Amino acid sequence: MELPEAKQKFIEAWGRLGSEWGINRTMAQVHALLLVTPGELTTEEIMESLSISRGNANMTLRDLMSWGLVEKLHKAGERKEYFFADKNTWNIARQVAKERRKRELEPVLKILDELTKVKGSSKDPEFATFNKSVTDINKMAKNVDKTLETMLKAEESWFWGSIFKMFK
Amino acid sequence: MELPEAKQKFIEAWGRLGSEWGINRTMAQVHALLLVTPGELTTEEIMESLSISRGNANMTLRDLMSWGLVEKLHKAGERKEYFFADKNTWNIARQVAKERRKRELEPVLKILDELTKVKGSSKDPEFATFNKSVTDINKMAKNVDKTLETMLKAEESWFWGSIFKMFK
DNA sequence: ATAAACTTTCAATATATTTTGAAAGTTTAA
DNA sequence: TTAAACTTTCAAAATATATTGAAAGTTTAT
Repeated sequence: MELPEAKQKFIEAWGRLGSEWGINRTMAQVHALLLVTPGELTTEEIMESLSISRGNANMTLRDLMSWGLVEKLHKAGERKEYFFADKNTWNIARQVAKERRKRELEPVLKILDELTKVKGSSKDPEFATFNKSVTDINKMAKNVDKTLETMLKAEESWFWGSIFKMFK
Repeated sequence: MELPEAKQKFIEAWGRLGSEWGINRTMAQVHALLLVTPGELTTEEIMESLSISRGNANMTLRDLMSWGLVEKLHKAGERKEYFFADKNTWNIARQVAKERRKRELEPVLKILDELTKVKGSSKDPEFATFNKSVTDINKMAKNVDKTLETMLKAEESWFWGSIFKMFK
């Protein structure tokens, strides 16, 4: 397989994975494009390369920046903005984990905490079933949350090293 | 907060979380409803309870069964099918991990493996950047895959115990 | 065989999400 | 200032996804 075709496949694969994980396809594709590009790209070049409109490119780049996955750069004496992706895979994983935790896990934890406080008689099967499910899910969600928190602070080699030691 | 309102909130929260994680809202809501229901429910009762159509209820229940989250039951002398959810949270997490691994992670791993085989000169920055990103992501994806595999076989208390021991 | 009781299918419809592109806004150099 | 070079916005259009509901299919008891 030649490089241009391989890049194309990578962009497609990353786009598909993204859309299965709540990040939209274009956003994941722009990210993928920047990941396989040595230097920086302008909005114009991204539009061209992925055949997307100016508005779409602009919004997508802003989203990627708000996720902390892409940064922009001003070159002295130039007016254009140049975009590049952080290419450190561990940083990417941490950044995604951080954002999803904040945007998705935390609001649910807040609701679950409230719901575990609902009172009722343990004789009532309706209440007992509700309470058990909510309490159990809340515990698991808190475990996930703590694990993510640790991951966010961790160094990659230490993290995987510990995981694999643990799993022998 | 009273029980019916709490149930409603739980169904909404689970629905929202589901739709952020690639499971559609209705599917997550039917699952949530079954999680807080002591016994089993018929299609009719689910339609009624969530105000959804017969077709939607039927398809959603089939999906939930294909994910291994819901089972059906025939009562002797009755023609209706009764549905219930496995209420063991650890089983739910494992089942979801198993399905997503199969449906999403594995196809991507297959492509990444191919892409790491693409040859080129390390003098060429285009190739070098492509190769590094693909290789790094492939390694991380494989680490995630191995971790999931271990999780699938593990007992809950052992799993979290080990995780928290590891994180001191 | 028949029909009642149920489940499944799927084309049409509704809803939600993404994308476009032209106009408005901003910045910079002269 | 002005105007060129760029970025941002957002209503309208396109696309993708989910839902409906009626018709077709299936199963079971008689």
